[in-house]
Amino acid sequence: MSAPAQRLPVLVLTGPTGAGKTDWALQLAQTAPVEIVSVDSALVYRGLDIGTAKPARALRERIPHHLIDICDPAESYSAGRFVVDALRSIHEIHARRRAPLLVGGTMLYLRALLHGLAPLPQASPELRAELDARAARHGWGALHAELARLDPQAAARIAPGDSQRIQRALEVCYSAGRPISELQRATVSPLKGWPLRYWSLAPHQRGELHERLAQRFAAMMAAGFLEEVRALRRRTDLSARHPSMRAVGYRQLWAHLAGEYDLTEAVRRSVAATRQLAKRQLTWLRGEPQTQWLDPQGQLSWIRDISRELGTFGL
RNA sequence: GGCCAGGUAGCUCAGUUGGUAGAGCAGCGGAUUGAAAAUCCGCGUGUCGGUGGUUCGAUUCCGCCCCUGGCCA
Repeated sequence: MSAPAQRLPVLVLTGPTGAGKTDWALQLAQTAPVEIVSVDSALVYRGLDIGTAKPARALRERIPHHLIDICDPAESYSAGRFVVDALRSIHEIHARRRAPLLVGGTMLYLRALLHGLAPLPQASPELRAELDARAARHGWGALHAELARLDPQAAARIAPGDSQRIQRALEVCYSAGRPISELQRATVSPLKGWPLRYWSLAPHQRGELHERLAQRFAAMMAAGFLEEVRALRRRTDLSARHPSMRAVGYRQLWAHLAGEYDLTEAVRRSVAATRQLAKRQLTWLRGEPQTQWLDPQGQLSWIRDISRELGTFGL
């Protein structure tokens, strides 16, 4: 396979939930030769529409979107699948002589794509079930101690209470026969050498974002979010343990419908969970030296700059 | 108007037999390699309603006042 004469650019627009990424991306897509690639662990699920603020179907028919509605909520999507899917979308878009615009706030996915993912074994439902059973009997502390024997480096990095990472590290040890800390050293970026433009959009004041998040959740409720969750609960193959049903808002409304607390409480918890998500996204972004911060007022000049730059690539 | 119960962190509350106070939630900071909108780690942010008294010392005891809820008029 011969390398292309000129590598086409990859554009990234990220930021905390509710910052306005989708709106900016759509504005750009009206005028520039770009296609949107969603970087979002919840938008991948079919049937999760209102609570994920998923762009409307009619809009997606006008402006190409990728990696939305590609997974059934009873399945588990993953960072590994995302990297494969996103790379395929990027190549297809480049083949159409257009620029992929990666839009979304799932920072692990973005990092996996930009910095690479080690060649680790996939998740094994059987192993995880076995580890869950052992944790229920002996506690995660015992499994953390076992990890300390098999992979001292990983155990030193993982907190004894971090059940999810203890489980994953042990899973990798068992199925690869080698410690996860060793395998992770072989990480390479699949986009190494590609022209990349990486922007982050966030309001200057945290309070401003919090206000928008509360308003947005109220709008979701008015738009029938509870009905959407009620419909998902009717499915016998879905439970509160499915990753799709642990998404912000879905988890809390599910618990409310299961009788755990009243609707007012569910809304309060949902909005708080959204704020906490936004905070974690900002924490992640603060550690990204390559990203360029966007002023919430600067949409027009951003669009102008990108259009001009795409022109230099002949797009 | 009388009686009773309250007034302590942003919220819900605990507590101090008198030595200026601590939980949960919220919030803030951080970690993050196939569940990531997940999972985890760290941090208490306070005129203890006001005012006067007793006391070496009052958020705690006493008086008065204010506010909230309940009962009785």
